[in-house]
Amino acid sequence: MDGTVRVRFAPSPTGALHVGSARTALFNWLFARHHDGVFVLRIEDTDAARSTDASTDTIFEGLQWLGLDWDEGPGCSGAFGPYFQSERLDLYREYADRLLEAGMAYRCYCTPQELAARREAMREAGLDPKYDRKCLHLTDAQRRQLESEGRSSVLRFHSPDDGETVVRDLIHGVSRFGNQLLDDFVIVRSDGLPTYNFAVVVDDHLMQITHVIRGDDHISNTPRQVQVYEALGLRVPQFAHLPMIHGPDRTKLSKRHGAQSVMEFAAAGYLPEAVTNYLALLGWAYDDSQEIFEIPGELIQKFTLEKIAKNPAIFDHQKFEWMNGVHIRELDPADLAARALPVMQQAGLIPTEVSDDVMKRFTEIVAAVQVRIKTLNEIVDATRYFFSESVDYDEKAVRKWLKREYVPELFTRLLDELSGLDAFGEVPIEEVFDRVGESFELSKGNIMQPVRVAVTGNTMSPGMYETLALLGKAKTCERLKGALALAK
RNA sequence: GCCCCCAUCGUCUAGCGGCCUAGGACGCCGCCCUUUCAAGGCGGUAGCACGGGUUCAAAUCCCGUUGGGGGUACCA
Repeated sequence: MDGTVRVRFAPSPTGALHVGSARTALFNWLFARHHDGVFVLRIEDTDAARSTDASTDTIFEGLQWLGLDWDEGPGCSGAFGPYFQSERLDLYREYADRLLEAGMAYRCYCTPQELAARREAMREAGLDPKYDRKCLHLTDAQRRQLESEGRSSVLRFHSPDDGETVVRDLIHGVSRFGNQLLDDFVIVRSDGLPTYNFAVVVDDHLMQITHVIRGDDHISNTPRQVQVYEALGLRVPQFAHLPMIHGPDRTKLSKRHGAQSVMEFAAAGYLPEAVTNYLALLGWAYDDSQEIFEIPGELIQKFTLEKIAKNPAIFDHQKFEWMNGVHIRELDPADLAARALPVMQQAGLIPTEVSDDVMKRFTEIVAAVQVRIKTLNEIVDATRYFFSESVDYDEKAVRKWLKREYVPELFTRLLDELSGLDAFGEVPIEEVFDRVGESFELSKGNIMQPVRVAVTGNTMSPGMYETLALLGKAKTCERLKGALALAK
């Protein structure tokens, strides 16, 4: 690679950062970091009607949450700003004028309604519904006439009549597009704002972007952009079009496929490293065995464009959830506890003000359930009984395990032994259970399960001794007593 | 309609002419471990869309068919 790699992520702020765009951002970021290049963030807000500040903010938030930091863009200095297209209008005007003067662009006075009607007529006549160049050869007098009628105009690119436009893509190879198929597209709207296909060329050139990495839904836009580069005499960057991410119905992933925005994943208890790891694997693979990557270092080191697939991928929630579980298990318990704390506080199980002691105890509890949760949010139900005053008894569990004739006697005996313990640790507790088990001639399961239901309300929990030790003597005895009543 | 892209288990993928009796992962199903639930271990299930070529040899190369997707805007 000669020179510094410069890539950009250029979202339009018309909604939250969804997984498709997040994946595009991730691949650009990985490519930049892998090559010690520059990752630029540019906001493509030329569609004034659909762009919102709120969207811009959630895009920033999403990128930050994922850890995709940008070297140039909003909020940080850069030599090629501004990084909002809406603030670069003079630049587009300048390049548009160049094209106009060179005769490679022309004013068009057709109204959207007229265009739609003519397109429809062409379609009915079995023709390609492209612009008919009605305004291409207007004289100055005609233009003045049209303008005096109060007609506004757009600027159209005068695309080549014949020949072909060749697009070279790092992932797809060479594609050829017949020029007669491409029509004279609008580059500047009647309100003076540039359209995507024009602004993107001007900006990528001005920002010295070396590699354009984006979704392959942009593939058919690429020949138009290449034509603009050529008309302006600019160097064409390298293109790499990524395969789409599809929903289960195999169409482009969108809002109607459900909760897919990055921040929704955050709210659902997914880890940013799991999201990036999973997204990295959608359309990219390192080799046939490694799927879990240390984020971000290992991924940066191993990421290359050559390993990107051509075919679209369907987002598989089950695998994603599994992967989140893997990353949760790899976390240091203290780290996990810190990340899960807000969730617990929101559930009202841990107060807003937390002392070191509470945090220490929470960390111990988290360590006990870490291996059995797949999302941060599951910690709430998995640890609820440690924090709440009363136990939420599962009816089925009570019926199966507490309504046994030996239970009252068993609990009474256990209560007696456990309350006599000085140190309420796992080892002494186990000794108690061993002793009691022997004298009652019951299997471990037949002792443990009733106790488990008594103290947790359910049949699932970490190891019994560990659970009781964590719960403490007072609460254990209190709940055993309470369950005694239920056992009758 | 037209243009473009794509095509390996249900899903994500490895494979870039012989190493393929097609490998891994998720899911699913068994078994093991076990005080429950997980985690873990072991095993199983399931795939090269189809038809022609090229070649001594094709999942891999070429052509076609079919299927899917994307685009076809004064959206990006």
